[in-house]
Order: sequence, then structure tokens, then C-alpha cells
Amino acid sequence: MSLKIYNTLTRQKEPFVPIKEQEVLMYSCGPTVYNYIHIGNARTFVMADIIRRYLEYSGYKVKFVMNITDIDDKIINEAKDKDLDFSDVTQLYTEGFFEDIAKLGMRMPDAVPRVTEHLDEIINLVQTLILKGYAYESEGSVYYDVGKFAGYGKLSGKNIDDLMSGARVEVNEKKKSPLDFVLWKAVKPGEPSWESLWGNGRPGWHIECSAMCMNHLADQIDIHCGGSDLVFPHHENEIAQSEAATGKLFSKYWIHCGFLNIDNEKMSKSLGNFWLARDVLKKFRPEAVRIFFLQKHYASPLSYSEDNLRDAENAHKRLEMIFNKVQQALDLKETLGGSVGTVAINPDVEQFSKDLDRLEKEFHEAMDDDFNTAAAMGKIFEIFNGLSKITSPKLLNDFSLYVLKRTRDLILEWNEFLGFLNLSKPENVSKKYEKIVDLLLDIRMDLRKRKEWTLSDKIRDGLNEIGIAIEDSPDGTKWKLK
RNA sequence: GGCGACGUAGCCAAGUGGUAAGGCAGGGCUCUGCAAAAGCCCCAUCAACAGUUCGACUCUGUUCGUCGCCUCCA
Repeated sequence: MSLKIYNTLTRQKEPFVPIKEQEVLMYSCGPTVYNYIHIGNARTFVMADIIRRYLEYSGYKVKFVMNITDIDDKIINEAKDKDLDFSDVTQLYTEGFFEDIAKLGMRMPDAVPRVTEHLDEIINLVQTLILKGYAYESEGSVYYDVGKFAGYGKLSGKNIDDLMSGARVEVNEKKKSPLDFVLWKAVKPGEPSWESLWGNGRPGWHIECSAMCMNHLADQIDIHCGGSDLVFPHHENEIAQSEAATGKLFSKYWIHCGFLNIDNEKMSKSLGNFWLARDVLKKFRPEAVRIFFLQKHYASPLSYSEDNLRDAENAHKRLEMIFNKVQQALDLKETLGGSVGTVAINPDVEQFSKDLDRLEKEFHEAMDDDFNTAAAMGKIFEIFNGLSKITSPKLLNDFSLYVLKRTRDLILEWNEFLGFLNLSKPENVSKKYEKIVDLLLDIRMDLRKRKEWTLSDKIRDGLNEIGIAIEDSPDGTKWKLK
């Protein structure tokens, strides 16, 4: 089975066929940097990153661009409130954005263009639209003449008449039609501005994405993505601008990520019901956040709650534990220099091996079915459930090790785009600290041998209180930080 | 008002015209000085009603409920 993608433009799932074979040009609308991103924003960015990396895993060469909008009303307002220059605001939150996406395990896009570095391209594009008759200048501003573009509304399924009748658009005498949107805003006193053919001003919202997309990718791209709230007007307007300017189809596929809801309402900065990604990440590990996202299809709304995050974190802990057991079994073989018993093939291991073939196939089918990560995660949990049964040291032999290694490698490959495990080295606990804990456990072991339970439990409870969990097992006592 | 999405176990959530993945929580058991951890096992008939069908949770219609877009928003 090959990849299918739900395309907002056609309202159906379609086979994915890029414009150029094996090469994918992909653009995602990035943040407007007037604040840190919230966890709902993060969902969209993480899903775009996953799609990008899954495409790479599937063998495509992907060029992925995500813009940063670093000039707009909200930024100007934030700068005024804080009595800062607008560039101080954008610098702060741009850096914050990079920190957040790194923490979330996203890879940097191939390019992260900023609006303020693309004024020439934007002005040229606006000029092209004027020359082609799709835009007009009015008192130093330039507007897009929506009525001139025949395909207006094709992405969002709206038509101009409906939009007119239900118009909640502000009346503006400078515009021919209330639906016309601004490409270039004439400067207002005290606001940052740039020179243009129409006097000083700044770009409107929408035009920057068209300009930077064309500049960093091409007139025609394969995938354009963003949150569902961008379908109208942002993406609709991008299409109008880009296609009017080039006469070509702008993006072949449009992918939209569902909202993150909170208390059954869309999380949004304007409603004030949001959690900053960085604050969520203080409470929950990044892998838990990713699993939380992955367990629901990207296009559906997802409910944020600490309970849901906690569930995902518990699930992650179990995956991590089982993965570590597999890793330990494989390490053990290296310790033993490759010679482990040649016990007869265990039926459980054999069964798992068969299941794995099936689950691997089903995993790929799920991912190829419009990036159904929820179903794909189900397969991963099934694999881990099977794994937990066959990591017992008693079962180790050449066959089981072969199966474990194959599974481990598969998990590592999938983790590359899903990111449900953290494979970086655990935080270094200082050697002294380790030795002190080991010493205490050594003493406790002696006490236990003498059946001095009160004292030995005192050590256990004391350690537990300061965040060190003790587990007695037949192989000795283990400890870990909680 | 226009357009769209959704309603699956205590919670989260896949999926399908032939009798429901997975996660969390919960229960039982094993191990164990106790505890913890881990392992094993158990845990739904798919909002309601009507219709199409040999057969529907899956198709059609109606009802109820929830949410989103149409204005800044990932």
C-alpha cells in the first residue's frame, strides 16, 4: 500500500504523488512571534515534523520550510505594552520558539525564513498582483481584489456570495469590497515600516507566506500545512495571491491539523485558555507529550488535560522500561562475547516473531493511511506487549536475540519520526551520589540478611522520600530516580 | 443564517457491511519478609429511533447532543 493523504482542497483522501518523483516540497505556516507557543500550536508543529520525517523514511527527499512571522499587529501591540522595540519582542520569542521545538524533539526545518528579511520579495509579489490586475492601491495601502480571482473559496468551500451575506468583516472605505484583504498596509505613526512603491508601510498578513514559499521552495509545492483555523482566510488568501501571480496551482496537497481543545473549547490565545508549551514541558516529559498527540489522528480535535497527559506519561514509562529490558538483553550478548546457549526455539519467541511480521506490515499501513499515528501507536504497544514476554534471560539464545535485535532496530527506525522514546543518555548523576546510594543499599542488604526489617525499611522509605525508588528483585536491588 | 466535523467501555482512542485495535485507570493471580516493580489473566456491542440488507456499530433518513470555520488565531 502506498501513502494516502487527506487533501483539504479536494476533501478526500488521495494517493500521494509528488510533482517531481521522489522529491517533496513542503511548507508549514509557523508562529507569529509575539508570545511563546502554546501546546496547541505545538501539536500542529509536531505533526508537521512527523509528516516530514515519515516522508523521508518513506524514501522521499523532502525540503521543508517553516516561516516565522515577525511583523504584525500583535507584535506591535506587545512591543508597545512592554515599551520595547518590536524586534526585541520577535527576537525573544523566536529564540523561545526554537527552544520549544527542540525540546519537543522536532528537527529544524531546512529553512526558517522571516518576513522582515523578505520585504523585497513581498513588494515584488504585490507589484506583480497589481500589474496583473488582481490588486489595487488605495491611500498607500494595497488590497487584493477578491472578485477578480475565479477560484476564490475553493479551499474552504465558501463562495463569495455567502461570505458577503454573512459578512462580519469590518467596513473599510478604502476597500472596493469588504472581502478584499490587505496586501500592503500604509504606515501608521509610531509603527515600524519599510519603503515601497506605495509609500512606507508593512506587509499584510497572508502575503508573506506566498512570497517566502515561492522564494524558498517554488511556485508550485507538494504539501502546505497548518492548523485548521488557517483554512480560511489565511490559506484561501495564499492560494488567491500565489495562483493569481503565477497562473499555476500553488500547492497540490493541503493538510490541516485539528485543534487542541481545553474544557471542550478550542485552546487559543485570544480566549486566554492556553498553556504554553514550555510550561507543559515542565510538568511532562516531551515523549509523553508526543505520545499524547500521537494517540489521536492529527486532523481530529484533541482534548488537553493533565489527566490525559499523565496517562500518556504512564504509557511512555512502560514503553521505556520494556525497551530498556530489550537493550539489556542485547548488551548481555555482547558481554558474553556472542555465545549464548543454543536452547531449542521457544514457542513464545517464535509466535512473537510471526506477530512481528504482521504488526510491521500493519504499522506501515496505518502510517500510509493519512498518517494514522493512533492506529500505528496501537501496533507499537502490541509489539511492546509481545516483547515484554520474551526478554526473560532464560529465553536468551541465538534465535531470540536475533528476534530482539530485529525488533529493536525496527523500533529505532520508527522512533526516528514518531519520537516516543528518548534515546539520549540519561542525565548524569554524579559518581559520588551514586556511590552513596549504593553504600546505603549495601548496608540495607546486610540488614535484610539479618531480618532487621525496621531499619532496612527505614532506608528504603528515606530514599523514597528524596525521590529514589527501590526495587528488590531476584537479581539484587535496583534503584532509579522517580 | 451558510459551511463542516464529531458522538465507540470509568477516562483517552483506532477501526469496520459479517458480530469491536491500543493506552490509562480498575479487579484477580504469581513473585515477595513487607513494599515496589514486573509478569499473567479479566474488563464495551459502538448517542437514540426508523429504514436498506441474509447481516450494520459501519450505508440512508430523522432526532438529541457537542464542537469548529465564516473576525485575530496552529
